[in-house]
Amino acid sequence: MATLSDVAKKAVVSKMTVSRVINHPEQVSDELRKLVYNAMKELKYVPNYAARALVQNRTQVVKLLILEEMDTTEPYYMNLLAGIAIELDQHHYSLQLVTRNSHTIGKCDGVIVTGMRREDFAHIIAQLDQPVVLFGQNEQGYDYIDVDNRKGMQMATEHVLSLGCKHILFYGIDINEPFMASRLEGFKRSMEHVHLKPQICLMKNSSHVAQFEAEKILRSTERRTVFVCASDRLGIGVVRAAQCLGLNVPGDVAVTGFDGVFLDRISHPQLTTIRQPIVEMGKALVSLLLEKINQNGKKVGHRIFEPELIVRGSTIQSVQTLPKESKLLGMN
Amino acid sequence: MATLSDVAKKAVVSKMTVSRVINHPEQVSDELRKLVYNAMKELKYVPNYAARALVQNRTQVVKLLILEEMDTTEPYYMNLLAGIAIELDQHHYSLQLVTRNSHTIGKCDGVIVTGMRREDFAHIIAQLDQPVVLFGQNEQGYDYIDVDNRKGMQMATEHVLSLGCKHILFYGIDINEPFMASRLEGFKRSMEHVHLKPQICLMKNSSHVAQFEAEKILRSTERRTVFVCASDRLGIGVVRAAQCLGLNVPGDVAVTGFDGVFLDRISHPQLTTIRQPIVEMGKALVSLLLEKINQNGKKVGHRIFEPELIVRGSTIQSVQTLPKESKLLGMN
DNA sequence: TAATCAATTGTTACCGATAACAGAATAGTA
DNA sequence: TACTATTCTGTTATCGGTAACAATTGATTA
Repeated sequence: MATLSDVAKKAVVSKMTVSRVINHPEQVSDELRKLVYNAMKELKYVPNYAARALVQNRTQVVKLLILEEMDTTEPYYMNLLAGIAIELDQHHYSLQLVTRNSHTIGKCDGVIVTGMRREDFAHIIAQLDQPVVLFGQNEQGYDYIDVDNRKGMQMATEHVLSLGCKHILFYGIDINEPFMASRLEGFKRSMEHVHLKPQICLMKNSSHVAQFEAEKILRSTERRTVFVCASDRLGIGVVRAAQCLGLNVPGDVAVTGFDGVFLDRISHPQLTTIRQPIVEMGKALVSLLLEKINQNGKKVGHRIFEPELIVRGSTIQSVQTLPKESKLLGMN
Repeated sequence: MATLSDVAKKAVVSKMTVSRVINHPEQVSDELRKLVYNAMKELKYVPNYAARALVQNRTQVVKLLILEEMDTTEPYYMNLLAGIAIELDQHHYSLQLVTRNSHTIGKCDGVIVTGMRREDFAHIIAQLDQPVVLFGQNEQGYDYIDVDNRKGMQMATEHVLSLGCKHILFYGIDINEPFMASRLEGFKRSMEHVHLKPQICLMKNSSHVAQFEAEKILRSTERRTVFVCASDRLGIGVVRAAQCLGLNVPGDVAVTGFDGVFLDRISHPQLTTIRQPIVEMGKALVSLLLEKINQNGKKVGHRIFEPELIVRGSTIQSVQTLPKESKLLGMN
């Protein structure tokens, strides 16, 4: 309710001084600054974002440009969305979801892009004239947020190696994108480190395909087999394959996934997986973008998140399998 | 880029006339109205929402007050969130997620409430001084959006009856809330209609609990048993119970769920379920709230959505079980 | 015919903030 | 001492809209 003018009156200074205390505090003397701070506190001053947006020619809108088909039921995206929404809200920005077709509609202060493929850089991303931050590493020099995919996959591989497994297969996704290359590289490094030959199989990211592929393999071998998968979706398919053939998980077949967003806990037994802190990454996307907006689009670099190994029943028998409920954090 | 003044100049009228054409077109003569429309089209005029918010003393913020623990991995909520976000965006509103603890922080133009329990009405909802719309039917006279729970459960029950099943159990959630009462009533009605005695079991909404309960039942009977469940989560547990006991689904045991948001498709075989159009309901919540805001909080009533029966492998053998990908709609 | 009225359009002030400029006070320098 | 810099604070104009009021016009009525 209280405005700049109210605060100014209370502190017996001009509006401009109050505005300076907020935006350029170093330009105001200690004495007045304290007076103003006290007045703001007493009046519970909250700035009017519409007024600020108006005078600064801002829209207070950030677009989330989703370049791949997004299934609303895909928990991965929904978590990202939650993180972005929470953080944007803190700064009184609103979120506009746009796609390949709709992304030119309406004005905004900045854009977050996700699901981009190689060919999108020239056609779409380079054409944007607002500050941009990408979700996912890229070789084109754009600022981005990502998880350390290579490290994550090394953690998974080293985990199964530490269990004494020898017959290890990598199930990856057959697309030529950096995230997949990093995961594959992580697997290869860890295998080469112990002088094992990496065996790799790439396929569509579908539990059904993974199930089909895994059944073929499992029918033709007697040995204990480990599947290191590049997604939880593939992991779930492998678990089903084992169960259909009457094999024990994790006794006869061990499986690891990647992502750690919902799917891992749906599987029975639950999947050992590499968790990405998606909600946090969503928030970081916003922080990075807002920083960039405030610096007129200057380069702000990137931020890589640490993945986390979560060990569950698909690799170790005794592990507790009741889901640890993870609540929506950072909402107050 | 073009402003009201630009349009006014082009049409050779005053700013006020342009503003009227937008907000009160009936007050402007046909002739000028056409002139203004043309000018707007030529200049591709888009109103500045910050300026409007400023002069109308609006925040352009809507709060989503979530009164139950919300797991970010819960697809149900995420879909609701997506629907709300998409629709709010269309009207240049921003979304603020708040909880029991944080809901008083910051101003807003209206509130959407979800996950409320009986005791919340007096303590929290009645205290809000902005327009409010609830997600879920209620007996306190608040405007709301919901799905027809009774009808949905009747559809599920009649489906299994039509398959010739006789031994039918209802697995519900043990909370005393209207949505649960409606689902239970739907089951009872359909059973009484064919003169079968309804058998009801209430429990925590957990797949593990459902699995445990169902195993007990299944061990003690030889007959083909049908479980009509009040949630997909319970349904998944029942399917697992059957599989653990080596029983065939849907041959020995048939199962139906409720919600139709992701979980139904994760199960193997996939669950026959009652789909709620969650994304659409999220959009409707926003439409209803904005209508209410524009009418100074006047009562706007409620809207009930039709549920949809989706038949899958958990009740019928031959049904195709590959997931039909449902894309995020309304993003054109 | 003059007064009244309704319909339409324009003028002015203001919403709450900030940038640009102007002015005052203090410090430093010739 | 007088003059220039520097630091700090205030004044004015403005962002893009809308409400309230004023003005103009032609029609209606006493």
